[in-house]
Amino acid sequence: MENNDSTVKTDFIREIIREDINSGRFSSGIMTRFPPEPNGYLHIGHAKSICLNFGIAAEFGGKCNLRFDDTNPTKEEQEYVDSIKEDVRWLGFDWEEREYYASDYFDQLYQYARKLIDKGKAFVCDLTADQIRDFRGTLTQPGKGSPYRNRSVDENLALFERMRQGEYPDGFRTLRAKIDMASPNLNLRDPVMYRILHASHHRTGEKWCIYPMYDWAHGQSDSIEGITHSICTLEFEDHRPLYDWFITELGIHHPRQIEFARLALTYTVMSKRKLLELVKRKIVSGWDDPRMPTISGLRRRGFTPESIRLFAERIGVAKRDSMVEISVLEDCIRELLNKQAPRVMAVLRPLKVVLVNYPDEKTEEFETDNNPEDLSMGKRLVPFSKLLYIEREDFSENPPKGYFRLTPTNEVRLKHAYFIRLKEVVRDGSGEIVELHCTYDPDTHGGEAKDGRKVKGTIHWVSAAHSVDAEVRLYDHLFSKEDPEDDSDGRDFFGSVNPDSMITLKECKLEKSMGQAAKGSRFQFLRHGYFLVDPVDSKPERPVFDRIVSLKDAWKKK
RNA sequence: UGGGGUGUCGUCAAGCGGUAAGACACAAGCCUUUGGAGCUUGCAUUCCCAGGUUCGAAUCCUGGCACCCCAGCCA
Repeated sequence: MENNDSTVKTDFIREIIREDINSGRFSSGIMTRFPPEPNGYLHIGHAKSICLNFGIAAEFGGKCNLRFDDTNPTKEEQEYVDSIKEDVRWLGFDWEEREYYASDYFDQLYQYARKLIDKGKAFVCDLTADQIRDFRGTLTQPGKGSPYRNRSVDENLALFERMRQGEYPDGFRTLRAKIDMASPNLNLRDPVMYRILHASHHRTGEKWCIYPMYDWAHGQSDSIEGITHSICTLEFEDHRPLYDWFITELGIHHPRQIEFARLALTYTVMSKRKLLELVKRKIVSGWDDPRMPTISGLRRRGFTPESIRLFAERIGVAKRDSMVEISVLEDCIRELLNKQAPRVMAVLRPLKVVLVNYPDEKTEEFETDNNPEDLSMGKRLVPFSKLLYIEREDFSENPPKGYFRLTPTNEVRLKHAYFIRLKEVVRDGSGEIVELHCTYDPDTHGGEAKDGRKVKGTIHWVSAAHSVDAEVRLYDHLFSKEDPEDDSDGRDFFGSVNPDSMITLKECKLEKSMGQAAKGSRFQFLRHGYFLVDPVDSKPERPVFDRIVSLKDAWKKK
């Protein structure tokens, strides 16, 4: 990824790296890595990490690897590695040929483990999982050493080999590091390095029945890859002493680990477990549901890679726990699309308008800029006729104060076209308004009055004869609470799913050209927001649009 | 009550002993053929609290307080 940002970023991680470069701490160039576990789809929190790791590598002339931490075959799947690769690439980053897997290092890790056994720093333990927990002690009390802690090197080597050969059932024995059962840091109380798991691995198949724990695999994987800066989240801060211990005992390359706070966003959840739950319970249509905070969901919603990168830049990186307001993300995509998206008129909740004094068969066309923010995007002609649709919300019989759209007394401008005035409200038997009869003023052609009179409101419209029917999906926050994980009000996060997070409008009237709009392209529907031509469901005869984000609305706020 | 972290505007976040950046949000006004966009202005006399050092402290020291993480053969 090219770094075309002229301002130098000064977050604490980059500061540390600058110091390391200046002090010559690492002789070769900067190496980072993005190390996901392929057990779910990537979300916007991962995007923060991806932008950080790949961004730093690019800024400092280094490289960033993509490495899958695939040490638990019971949870990992090829589907996830495929989605992760797609998402990282879509975000605009390139790991070139450096696609690695912790499982690439299983043989090396096995040899490293033998080395620790040789040094008397690791042992095979026969305790059950429950017993290990009991022996571990508590936060305030030291643990007790395993009775198997002092087996001989030869016995350990033999037993470890037999574990590998598959002689024992799942969980029968473990390999543990021999460190300090009295350490105040629980991670140092003889942590498990290997467990027996007779499970097929998505890459190594049946080759192994013992699998390294993350804590045993991660640091060594970074070391093997020559990573200089292992950037990870806060919860690994007190694992660092353990990683340091392994590396030191092994005498291998020592990366510098730096921890930062993971991302939390209002009105959504970020844990993979909860996201999976939403998918399983069919509360959303899948990992890529447009309301999901996953990269694939945001993509499906219509966010651009650029908008996600801009977001990552704006929120910064630090160590304090934080919750970023979703409005920051929304503003990023708005800011970008304001400059990029062609404008078009779309009536979402149509109300028929007949211009009683307009000639029956007449049609005329008005010229308009495709994007007033970027005139190079050209102009187009919008057809106009006697029978139109306007937004139901743009007419009010008993308007609240400050309302300056169409009312029995307010004259309004049909954007680009004419001023109109209400003549008659037509209702059906039940009293429901079915259409409006209005008059237009021929002396306001183009939307400008010859006598210079002004009008407060300008509304959008679509000529009935020149429209295309469309389906429009209005998306909103998935949850109705800022922090859905906060259940102090008695509602758990399933209970706070926003029932209006997706509203489907099936009788929308759009400018006819929208029937030909390319799937995946983005438009601004005037006065509504930014919309994506649905990449899956849209068809020329029946276009489908997804709302990416609404426009700011100073009136609705009142 | 063990260990590891963190506390600066409503929300993020700069600040690194010389007198509180920026962004989002919010508010007011201007402008407007999108109540959009744009523009202008306002928005922490104060940095968790209390002491101390210093000519000078958000920054250094001491002591509190609050919040987050850790007792998976998950990552």
